[in-house]
Amino acid sequence: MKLVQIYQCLCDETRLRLLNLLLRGPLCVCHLQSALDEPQVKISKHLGYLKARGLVTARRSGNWMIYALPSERVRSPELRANLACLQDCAAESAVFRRDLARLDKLDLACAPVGAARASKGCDCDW
Amino acid sequence: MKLVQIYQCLCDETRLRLLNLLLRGPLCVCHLQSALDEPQVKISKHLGYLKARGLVTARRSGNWMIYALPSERVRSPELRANLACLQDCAAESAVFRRDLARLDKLDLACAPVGAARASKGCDCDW
DNA sequence: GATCAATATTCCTTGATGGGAATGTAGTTT
DNA sequence: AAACTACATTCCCATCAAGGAATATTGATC
Repeated sequence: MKLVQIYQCLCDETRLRLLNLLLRGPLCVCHLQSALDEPQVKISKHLGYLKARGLVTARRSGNWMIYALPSERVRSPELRANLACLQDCAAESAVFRRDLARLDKLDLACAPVGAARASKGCDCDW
Repeated sequence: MKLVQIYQCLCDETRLRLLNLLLRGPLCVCHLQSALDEPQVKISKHLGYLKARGLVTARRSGNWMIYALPSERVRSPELRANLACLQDCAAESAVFRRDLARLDKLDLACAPVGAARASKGCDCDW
């Protein structure tokens, strides 16, 4: 993956926010959607954009799609460097911190039947 | 300057190549143009884009315009981090290394009367 | 002041991108 | 199998960005 393509993935705020959350670990769409508080179409399209360019991977888990950054061994040096850079920068900006805070509060809220997460919820690992 | 705006500046290959050269120090347009081997209008427009967003500064020196990165003390942490990251990444890519090589070979070629650089040439500091 | 060199700007066309409304799809539950 | 949930895709629109040809601007030189 060329360096420009990495930057093209990073040049939209919604995508930055998504990646910032995914730096914590794999997440399903509904969690991303809740944490960002943005319409479903918007989230889904940007995830599609990132996936098409190899910046995220996706796997299905029941009704849920779990998105994740490519595993560390697979990341190119450029991607590795830029993700680290993003993580540092995002840590100092209110928007990104707020997203993380909202993600932390989500907890069971997104699981289908609430308390059922452990048994039937998606297995993203926040 | 917001993080996204930095990435928006970095998401075009021509701009990446320009910034890669400017990481060496201030340069006039004709040197950038020769090193990149791209049409004048293309170089000028991208420099304008970067300047409008504060990623480069410009000053006139006779007929020449000298472009430079903002001085180090002025750079935000985000910009600092991303420029460092860019420099690292660019060092490993053929295109960027080739640009630097061409820049090194330029020498006096771009000065108006050739050998006149010291007296009447522009004062960019390659 | 006419000319020239270096650079910027305008005008135009083309393609990519972002956003939303509506609809489609796949897996799950009952 | 019908209904529901989570998510993706299509269609449409508006905006923006990139590239080039031509032209304008600014400062230097003659």
